[in-house]
Amino acid sequence: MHGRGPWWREKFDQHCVRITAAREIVVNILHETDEHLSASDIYMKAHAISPEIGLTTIYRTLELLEQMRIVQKFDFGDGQARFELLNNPGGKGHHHHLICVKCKKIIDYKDFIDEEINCLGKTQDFLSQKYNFQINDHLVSFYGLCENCRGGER
Amino acid sequence: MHGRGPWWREKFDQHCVRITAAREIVVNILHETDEHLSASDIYMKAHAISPEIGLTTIYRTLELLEQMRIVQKFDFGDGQARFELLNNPGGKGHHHHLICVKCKKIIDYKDFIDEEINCLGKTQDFLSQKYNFQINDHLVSFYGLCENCRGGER
DNA sequence: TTTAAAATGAAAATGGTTTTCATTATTATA
DNA sequence: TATAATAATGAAAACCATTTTCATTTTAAA
Repeated sequence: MHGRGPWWREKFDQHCVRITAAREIVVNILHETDEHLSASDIYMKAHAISPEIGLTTIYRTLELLEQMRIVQKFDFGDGQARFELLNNPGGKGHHHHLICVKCKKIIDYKDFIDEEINCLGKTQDFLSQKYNFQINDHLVSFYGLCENCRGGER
Repeated sequence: MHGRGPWWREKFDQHCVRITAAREIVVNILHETDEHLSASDIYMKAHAISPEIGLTTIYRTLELLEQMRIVQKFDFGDGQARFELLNNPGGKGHHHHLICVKCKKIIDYKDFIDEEINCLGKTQDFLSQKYNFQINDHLVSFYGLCENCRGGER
């Protein structure tokens, strides 16, 4: 967006949070993947880069990033939290989810998102006023059965 | 909706799942609340009605209800799953969420929902076709800071 | 009834996540 | 620079929501 340094640096500044090697590595890992990584997924990737990083730090970093709204934490129902970099709604990487309740497959979709964003934007304006909320982002997920799981339900 | 018995009975039939006292109690507890109950919340309420019901059964029942799409499981980030009866999108009880990322307060809103549902409906049609998905329901949540938590972020 | 399948409770195990605590690194200040 | 104050870290232990095990009971079917 701006010239100097990655976009998330200014969020660190705003929150008076130090930019450390470990934190940089975690953000980069999330930046480079399009998967929904769990804490231990991230730990393993980080460990490959810098073996002295502990799992505890991964958890702590993720919690921090979540609080700063740099990262969104998800529960897709498989027993461990998963994390995604949080892009601006309307921004390039922003997407919504299509989740199969049977096999837990997740499709990230961006189709049709313009109309959705437009409509959600109006909703957001309405809600922020009515409830005096500062809304930063949103989450939209559709649940159902994927191609493979249809016809043999339960 | 129909005359004979609660609406969820036919879902049990469809899935060949027995209607037991414990299961009936759990559904009723969820039906009578407008809160987001955790498994142990439900356990305590159930226990007050029928003390022999075990926590294990509560968990098992909730999982079953989730699979049958009678109940939606949520992770609001406080370390335990929370459960809501799943009403038809567009139906009376259907709502979306407004979540404060700081104090974790959750507002269930129904305002503006007609426009949203309308737009989401179009999206849903588009997605089911494109990805050959049978979409049953959806989840919409806005994240931000509530009235009280603004101005003192982090 | 009788039998097979499903549901249940109590206790134990699991495993993702958090805490604790001693150590190290970073920033601010003199 | 030194130096002090604060923040970040790793390893191990603790935590605690959720699952599994297993013996028993309940339910539906024949």
